[in-house]
Amino acid sequence: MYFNEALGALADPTRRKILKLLSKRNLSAGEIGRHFDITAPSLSHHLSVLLMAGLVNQSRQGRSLIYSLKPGAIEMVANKLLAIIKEPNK
Amino acid sequence: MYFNEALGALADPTRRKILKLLSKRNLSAGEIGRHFDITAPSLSHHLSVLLMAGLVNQSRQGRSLIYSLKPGAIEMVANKLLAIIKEPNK
DNA sequence: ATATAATTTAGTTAATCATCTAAATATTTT
DNA sequence: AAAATATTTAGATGATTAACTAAATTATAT
Repeated sequence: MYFNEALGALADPTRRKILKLLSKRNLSAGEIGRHFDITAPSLSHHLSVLLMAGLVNQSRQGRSLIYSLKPGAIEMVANKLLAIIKEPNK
Repeated sequence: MYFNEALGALADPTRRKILKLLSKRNLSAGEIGRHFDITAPSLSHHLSVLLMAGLVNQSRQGRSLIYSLKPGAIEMVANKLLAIIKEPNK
């Protein structure tokens, strides 16, 4: 999980909705796309941002790319956020 | 606290450092500025982003503007982040 | 090996963002 | 009320971002 990139990724409602969808079950890019009114390339971009931030994992299954939440990643973002103001220093 | 704006505000290292400074004590814009190598207008912009996001409060004291953490705001961001993946729906 | 399906990459465009300089506003001091 | 101090607002610029269309890639099915 890359903190800075993760926060940038999370600062977009579309990407947060993708994460919520993935919290219920793993989904292919195409399945995710059906929940949005954007083109496939735009969705692919968002998935790439989430991937680069270390918030999701990708795996291939036939011709589909399956996306899943990276376990503990969002929890870690939340914790590091709290650490900013709670820890003595760093 | 405006969730979307707050995440955008937090996605910047300078602004996170400002929040960390404010977690130790309330500071004027000028005092904050001494910790960074940016111009006063740039700092003012960052403070405005934090203010608009509902993460900090502003109050005047003489000719200084004192900034302080908005109590509970960052905790609320962290909680809403966790809620994305933990709550049944919404 | 060719066609189809799923998805990404390439390249463009419009919008947003961080930064700067210069000017304006608010407050205190002389 | 004029000067000095603290900070913001205005306006410009270069960089990043989200979206699109068109083309390329990867894998299955005929």
